[in-house]
Amino acid sequence: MALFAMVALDLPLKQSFTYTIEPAMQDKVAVGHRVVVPFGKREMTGYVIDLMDAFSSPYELKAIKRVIDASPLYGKQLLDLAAWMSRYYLCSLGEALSMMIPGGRREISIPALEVEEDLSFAKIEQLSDEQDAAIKAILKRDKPMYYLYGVTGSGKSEVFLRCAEAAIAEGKAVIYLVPEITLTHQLAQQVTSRFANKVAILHSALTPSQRLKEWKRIISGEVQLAIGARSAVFAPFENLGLIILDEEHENSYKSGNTPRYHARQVAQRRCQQEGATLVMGSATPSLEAYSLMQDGSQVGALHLTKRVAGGSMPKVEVVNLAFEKSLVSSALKQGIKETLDKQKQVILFLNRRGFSYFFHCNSCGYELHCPNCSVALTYHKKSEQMVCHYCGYRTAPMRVCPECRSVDVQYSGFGTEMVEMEIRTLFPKARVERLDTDSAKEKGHVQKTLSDFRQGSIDILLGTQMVAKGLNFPKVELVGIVLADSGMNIPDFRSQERTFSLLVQVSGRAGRYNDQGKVIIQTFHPDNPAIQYALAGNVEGFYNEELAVRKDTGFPPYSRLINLVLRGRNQKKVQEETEKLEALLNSAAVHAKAEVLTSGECPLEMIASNYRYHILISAKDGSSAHHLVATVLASYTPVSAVYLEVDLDPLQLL
DNA sequence: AGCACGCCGACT
DNA sequence: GTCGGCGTGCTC
Repeated sequence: MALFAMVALDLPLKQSFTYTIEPAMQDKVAVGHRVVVPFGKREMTGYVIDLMDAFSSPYELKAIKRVIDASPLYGKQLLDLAAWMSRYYLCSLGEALSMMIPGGRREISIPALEVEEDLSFAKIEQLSDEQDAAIKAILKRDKPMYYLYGVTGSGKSEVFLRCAEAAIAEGKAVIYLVPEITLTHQLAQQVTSRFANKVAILHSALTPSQRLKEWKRIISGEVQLAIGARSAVFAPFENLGLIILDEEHENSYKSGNTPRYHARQVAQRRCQQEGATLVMGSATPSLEAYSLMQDGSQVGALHLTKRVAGGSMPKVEVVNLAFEKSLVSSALKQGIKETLDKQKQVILFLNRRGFSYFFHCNSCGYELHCPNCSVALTYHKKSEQMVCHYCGYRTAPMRVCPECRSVDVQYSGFGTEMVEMEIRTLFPKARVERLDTDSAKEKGHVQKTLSDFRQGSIDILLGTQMVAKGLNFPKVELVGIVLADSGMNIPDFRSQERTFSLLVQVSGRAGRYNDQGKVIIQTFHPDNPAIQYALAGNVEGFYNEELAVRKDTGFPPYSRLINLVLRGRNQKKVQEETEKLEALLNSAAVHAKAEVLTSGECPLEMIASNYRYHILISAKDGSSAHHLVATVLASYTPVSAVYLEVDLDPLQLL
């Protein structure tokens, strides 16, 4: 029967607020409830984080208006987790709490692809030796984390599901995390059929109220397994035994808005806090995960090397575009023709348009890279300079290619529209359809295009990465990667890793149903390590080389980055505020092991008429970078109309 | 993040 | 003379 409640609000404020509880309400308010409170001139939803019998304040307290939930929405575990998130991601407690619950805040969810997969997911009676060994190792639980590291089709899902069954049999709960697009009907059905009605499916297509209903089913103990994308990591189980994180390398596990949490980090923390096991899996781990596996003290690496259902890997061919006149090389042209003649289908990947302001030579494919960071330089119109956004290196732009002396240079990526036109001209009789983020905005278009393609009324599908993930089309024999380099041009130290991952994932897809599968990779850089290692199928080789590069350039996993983004309508104010914050960081950094790498305009200097500046902080070890930023931000609030966003372990600096 | 209060420019 | 710009500060 407490008289006062401490309430956290979904605002970027460091404090929480205390309210009185009217006598009639006192038996209805508990920690973990949502409440409606008066706040200034408005009403807000708040989260009760503490109850007190006595509270003295210099001002008059207001009373809680009403209580939303009949029973607490947050248990002890989630409240602890939110407190950790607030400390770790440097956001307010209220922001962390509202991020956890479905519909707590508007989350921009991608319209779900409800594509039927042809994967015959029938329960496999006979496990391979590798699968068997992996399951045994995980169930032993002598490590806090395990990593199932194996090619597409090596039977990872079966291992995941068996471990889930084992955990549930012990009376523990399981969270199964998948990337946004992978949560297809098929996987949901598969899981449902296996675990009957013990499953909550947190599908992005659900409305907030439907999600909340599933959430409450979890709280009530009705279900033992929750499957869903990123935010399902907050599923409110109190007896968690296992978290599965499939396709660990996927960037969609990182939230795009404050708090910019990474589901892998949160899962790690939750497992540690609640004594649960974390099992991750991918054919192409993130470099962070790979280096943890090599270290071996935290993560048990479990290799799955063989394809369970057989099926050979496709033939991979690399075409050097430097010797070609068009973006559709003669090898690709020939390949498409042969495939169409056989009444089979073609997928062409037009890697996302990429970043628009990088230097590119159209003759030899030369690109300007930072000598310190080996990251692509970006062109800045205002200062007429090429800039590295990691270390601040600057150099003059050039009109002539330094490599081949050609004057055919430009400061933008290839027009992907060009490819579509050319394909239509070359194959006038083929039915060509394009699928990308632009066309996906029309409702139902994605689904219709994919089902048309599946039914065979489309011959050539042009698509971005959204087609690469999780989809299998039996009649596809040729997969063409039109320009493998376009991912490498992005001014980002992770671009090699992404390119490699895409190439391996795509190759894994192509040969799944027949032995005729073929992949054509077009590139200006046939010697590029990502391409060479992918071609050779040498995953370890790539990782070891890339790790050496990261060590050399001082990037993660050999350092920790924190990006502070300031934005606002008034450019002068944003700039001044950036300089002020940088000065604070620099003076605090004198005694710290962390440092400000660079500061200035963001690569994308304006979004939605907001000017954007950033400060990039780095340190060899994670805690000193975090400590520096946490210390400075504890006593710093930007002037109003300037907004600060903390991006811990940024995936890209745009 | 909102929302109000407050102090300087062009308008019925 | 007022209407309204956004700069500054507060919200239990």
